[in-house]
Amino acid sequence: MNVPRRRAATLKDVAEAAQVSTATVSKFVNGNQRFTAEVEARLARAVRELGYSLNPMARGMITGKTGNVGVIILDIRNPYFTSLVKGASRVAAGAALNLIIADAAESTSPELSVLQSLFRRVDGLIVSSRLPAPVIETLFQSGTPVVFYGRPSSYAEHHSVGCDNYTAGVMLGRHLRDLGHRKISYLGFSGARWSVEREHGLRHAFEGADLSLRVFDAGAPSTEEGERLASTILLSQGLDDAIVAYNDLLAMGILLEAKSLGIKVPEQVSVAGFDNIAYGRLVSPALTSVDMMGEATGELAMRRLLGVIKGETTAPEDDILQSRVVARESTRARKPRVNA
Amino acid sequence: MNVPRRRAATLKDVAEAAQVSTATVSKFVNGNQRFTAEVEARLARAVRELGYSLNPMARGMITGKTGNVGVIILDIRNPYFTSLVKGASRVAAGAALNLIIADAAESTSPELSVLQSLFRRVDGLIVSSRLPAPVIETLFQSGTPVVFYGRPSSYAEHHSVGCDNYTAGVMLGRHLRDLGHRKISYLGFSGARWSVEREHGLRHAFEGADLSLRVFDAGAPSTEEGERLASTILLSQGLDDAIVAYNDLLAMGILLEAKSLGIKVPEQVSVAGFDNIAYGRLVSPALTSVDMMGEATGELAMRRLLGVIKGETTAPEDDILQSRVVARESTRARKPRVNA
DNA sequence: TTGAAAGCGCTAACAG
DNA sequence: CTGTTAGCGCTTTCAA
Repeated sequence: MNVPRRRAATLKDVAEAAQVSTATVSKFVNGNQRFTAEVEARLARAVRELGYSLNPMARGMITGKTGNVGVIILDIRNPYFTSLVKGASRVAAGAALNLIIADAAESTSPELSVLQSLFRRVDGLIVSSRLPAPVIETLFQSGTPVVFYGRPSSYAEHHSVGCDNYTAGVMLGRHLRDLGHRKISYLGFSGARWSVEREHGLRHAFEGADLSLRVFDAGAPSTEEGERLASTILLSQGLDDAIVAYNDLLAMGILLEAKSLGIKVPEQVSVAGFDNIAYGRLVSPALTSVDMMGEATGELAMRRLLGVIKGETTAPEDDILQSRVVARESTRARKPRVNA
Repeated sequence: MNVPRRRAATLKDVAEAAQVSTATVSKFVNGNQRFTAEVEARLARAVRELGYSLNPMARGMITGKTGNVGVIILDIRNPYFTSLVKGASRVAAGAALNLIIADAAESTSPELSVLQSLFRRVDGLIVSSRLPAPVIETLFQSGTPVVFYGRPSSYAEHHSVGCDNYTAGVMLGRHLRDLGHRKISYLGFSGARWSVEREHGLRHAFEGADLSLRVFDAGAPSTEEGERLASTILLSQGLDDAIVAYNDLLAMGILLEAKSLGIKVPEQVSVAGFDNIAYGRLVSPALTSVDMMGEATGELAMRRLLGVIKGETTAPEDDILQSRVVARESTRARKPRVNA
């Protein structure tokens, strides 16, 4: 069983062993000041022998800094979020800050103890604008610097970064309309505010055209759930021209189930999603998607956060990243239908 | 710009507002003791009005507990690790602990400041047995409870959980041998100790058969890198019977590049990987892989960690999870070659 | 039922 | 160069 849990050495232990004051040790281990060679030697030896390392909590209490920044994501298994983390991570590393991550697991429970876990253990936080309001309120109270990802955010006092979901919906809608699609199903995820925005955008793109839109709701934005619901969508009321899913994971589930049902994509029905996750390129047919710029979002959000932490007093930005349709094999023009 | 960074309310502020001592407030907010209705009302009011919340660092300094556990992963974009996190997360939640994650980004730099970020901010840590020795030594010094994932680990004093890489290699080797393959390339990743173990297992499975094995080394265990190296492997010295990659990400890169080169998998060459990530089922052809039980590993590792944290004094286990070959479309029997 | 006081391990003036 | 002295915000005996 783990080595006899001996109490870790403290500054005081080191001070005693090296026969100096704790202040001296503190300055030494932090590299804030040089001492006589003789003292430094004693210090170094004591530190080594005791296996001493600073207690960051005690340190943080005084300095008010932790050297960490945090990001709260909604599902670590969703490549959109992992890309976001990568982007944020790169920028944080550049500023010599460590990034720690907490996964809210798509839970929207108001307590959101996940916030608690990072709370005060980081110098700043990047969080989703999808987090429940009371949670965000708590966050504000604490005075922790915060930047939101995901547009739009309704917290005007703070930075937010992300693609506009409505616009993204419009873009994908146009793409499908141009392909001659009119009968469409949207597999949304009502657990995410973003979903309805994408849906509205989709609708908007078809104004003036005789769109027939059926809307379904997924219980989770995952491949498995897409697979589960696909048959309902595919087999009811005749085949759509296209099925749009709230995200690529759902869309890929649909692809999978279509295959097992013997329905050809894109020949019989087009399928598209949002996020443009890397795997979309690997599936077959390759998935058409709207790039929601996960990585760039993470990068910029972190850059903004660093600014806030440094106390820069620029006005809060509402950065809107440009999304774009990435057309691949899963969407194809419909032959005009023979009408009666 | 973020609300004028007002200093967050402290226990003392609440105590003054409610006209009680800090000790009383402490007991109240922790729910450790009841007070007269009148006092509780004042307390509740003060807390609400000041938007007070406990400072977990100050608290942790005294109690020595943080209510958090941590896991260090090597690449948040690799689904093997995210599955591991999911498993660990579920168990942690069951024990009312929050899980925080740090991504080492496949860096093996000895300083590994990522450890620093979680250090003392968690009650226990799940880390890869692939972490550099000096880093692990530091960890031990601190007395933090720790459990390793990934077999085999050479730290007998601590729990470890994972599939045996050598055995997994043997299993995949047997599968390929049974399919009549003899000429094989292994795309390894020398950055991971696990890679060479898998390779050895692979070799072992062909003992007695006239195996011809070429070994390549990837700079990173990613799809892009697999794609990059695929042409070298596919186009040199005639086609192999099979290409085995260190992990599924690399294997998927090979699949992609093979397609663009017009080489048919599995008709002309089989491709297989390790980890059995969920996306392997979605690509085309579906990828044959060895399931390395990421999620189960995370679950069990966390269960072990909770035991250590609770101070259970059972002997350290070296849990070996059973891996298994998941044969899909990307591997197929070779017609016996016409020999001269 | 409530409060006083002594720290947890560290840093930050300020002296010497 | 080195040490003294106050705390940071909280919990925890121990008294009252």
